[in-house]
Amino acid sequence: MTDGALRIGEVATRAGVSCRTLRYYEELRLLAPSGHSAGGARRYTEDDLARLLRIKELQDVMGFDLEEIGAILGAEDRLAELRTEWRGGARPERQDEILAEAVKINDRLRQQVREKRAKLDEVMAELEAKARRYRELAGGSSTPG
Amino acid sequence: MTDGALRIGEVATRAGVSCRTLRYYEELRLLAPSGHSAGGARRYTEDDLARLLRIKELQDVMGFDLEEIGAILGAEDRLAELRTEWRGGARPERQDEILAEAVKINDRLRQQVREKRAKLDEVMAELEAKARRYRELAGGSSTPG
DNA sequence: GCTCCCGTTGACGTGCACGTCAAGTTCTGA
DNA sequence: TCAGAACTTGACGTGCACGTCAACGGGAGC
Repeated sequence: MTDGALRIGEVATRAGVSCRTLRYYEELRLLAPSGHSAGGARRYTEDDLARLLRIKELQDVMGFDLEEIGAILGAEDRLAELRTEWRGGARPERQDEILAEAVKINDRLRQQVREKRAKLDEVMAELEAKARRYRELAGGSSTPG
Repeated sequence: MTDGALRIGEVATRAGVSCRTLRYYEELRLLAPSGHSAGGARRYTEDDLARLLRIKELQDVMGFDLEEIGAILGAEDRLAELRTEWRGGARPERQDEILAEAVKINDRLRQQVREKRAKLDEVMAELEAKARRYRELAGGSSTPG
């Protein structure tokens, strides 16, 4: 376990967000610090930072709102939690259920990424068509089409 | 020229937005109706609808805000306007300037699309890695990695 | 001409994702 | 030990992209 004991300011800076954002995410139960100092200051780990970067990724790249992101991370958290108690060998039918939920969300996400990629390719095609027309214009200025 | 004389309600429905959105875009000088009825009601063309769909594309797929979108469309508009007066053969050095601006914006946009694509591929790779681990879990439940 | 839906402007409201300020506490280097 | 930076909670403010309501005007079918 990477246990750097990072302070909120450092995490914020390294992720390119504000401290307010970190406190807001905690309020929304999206990202809680792994610990606290004696006086009550938040202490984050590298794993916490990675989770924050993951949130930003889902937000910026996929355009999800924080509620959707919470649902995604929540399913993964439940699965991770389950794996901890896996060794305890408790409730096998509930295990299937939680794994199935994670798989379902994963499938849906990959589908959404594929769709987004397709749309992105469309936009790219439009841009390249425009670029060709611009090159035409720059070349001969007398053939309007 | 496709000149369907569409009313605001039909344009909104076909684009999957509200009438309020159309009026808001007009307020922001993003999309003006091509004409009006005698009484002052907005009348759109198929080209206007296409522009609206383009705005939505840039918004949803690229995540641009309306100001950025305005800048992008603005440059293209200036170029289109220029092409109209091209035949008039006025101000050749200003022509180069405007074309250069459009090319520059086009280049930057394509670069942003490429970057977005790369990030999207990263997200996809993460999701596929998770999917593999899920399949492992579903297969043998005794080998924690 | 009457109806009724669709449209108009203007103004205020809303949800999200934070920003910002206040007043106090804690942590860290000299 | 003490200055000053960084942190805490709490509350209110903000910008964007619209939603919504009120009061009124236009226009297409009967």
